[in-house]
Amino acid sequence: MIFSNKLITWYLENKRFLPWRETKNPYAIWLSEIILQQTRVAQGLPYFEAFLNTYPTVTDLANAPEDDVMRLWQGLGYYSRARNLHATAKKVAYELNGNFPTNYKDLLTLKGVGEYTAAAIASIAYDEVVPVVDGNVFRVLSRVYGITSDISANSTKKEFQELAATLIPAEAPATFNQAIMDFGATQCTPKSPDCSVCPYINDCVAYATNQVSTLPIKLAKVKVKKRYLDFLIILDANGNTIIEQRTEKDIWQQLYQFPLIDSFKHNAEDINDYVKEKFDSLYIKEVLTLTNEAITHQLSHQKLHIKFWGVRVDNIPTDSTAWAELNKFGFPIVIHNFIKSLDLKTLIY
DNA sequence: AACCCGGGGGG
DNA sequence: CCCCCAGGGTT
Repeated sequence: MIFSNKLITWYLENKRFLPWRETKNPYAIWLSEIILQQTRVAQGLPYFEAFLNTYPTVTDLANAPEDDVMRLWQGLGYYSRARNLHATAKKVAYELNGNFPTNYKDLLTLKGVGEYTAAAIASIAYDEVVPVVDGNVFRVLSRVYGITSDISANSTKKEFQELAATLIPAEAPATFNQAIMDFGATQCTPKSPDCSVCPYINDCVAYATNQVSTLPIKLAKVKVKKRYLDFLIILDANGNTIIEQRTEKDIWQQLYQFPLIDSFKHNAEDINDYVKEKFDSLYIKEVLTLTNEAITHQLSHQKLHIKFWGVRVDNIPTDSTAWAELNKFGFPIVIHNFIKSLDLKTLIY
């Protein structure tokens, strides 16, 4: 199977008619590519028309007040795109004599132009043979070739760039790049593509192996929060301490712990004051740092930074627990390990 | 490598 | 309500 032949045949019959395809003007092509970053064609189209009508040349855009540019961008989101757009227009107009860089490498130096956009402009405006890799390309190639790499991993982009580089025909890079994106946008859609009319129905690995709905693989990026836990090991001279049960709807529910200062940002700079406030019945003799470096403990959704503090007291509530009895309670493993590691003699004297 | 940046539409 | 959109910049 010659991938590009089928693709371009499909494209010639099914391509969308888009205004930036009617020109080789690098200004118009650059403008369209910036507008279309993470933006659907239907949403970007009116903005493209408005910008080109208001600023027919890159010099017009460069000469515009920034407020005007931002107002014209209003509603499109990702406003750094508009600021970079204006900055790049000024650079092209004032430093490059109004001429855009004419190759991939030099286009990359422009603000707001990354690997995808540089490849798009270089191929579409200047026929450089460099493949684009955008969300559509990830989807199309992962399905046709059955690639199961996680596309949310940065390293995966290189894998797709290398594959696409073997597929892009030297005589038609502009057509190929636009074709594969159109194909992804209208035929090989994210959900429920109509594979019955797909030219790759007899070639597609995902179709043959029933993976169309699961490719490309984009691992759910679990949001891992940082959390800072400071446990207070309160001890009297007889080796009695205080523990409490975790009852909140939270990690470690029903397990036991030492009294806790819990925060999502690092504090614990003044354990003394906190302890006096919370346990004012206790006479504090001394607060000791038991962990110089915080102990990190990785959970699925949280990264815990844990410190243990020793608090030596004279009197302790009668519901305290003897240190030797702690093994009768269930603790989170990170606390259990710390209890095991602690030499009590260093605290009681 | 992780995080932030946005408004919008499809399913 | 979740996912994704012709990604890039910053830390």
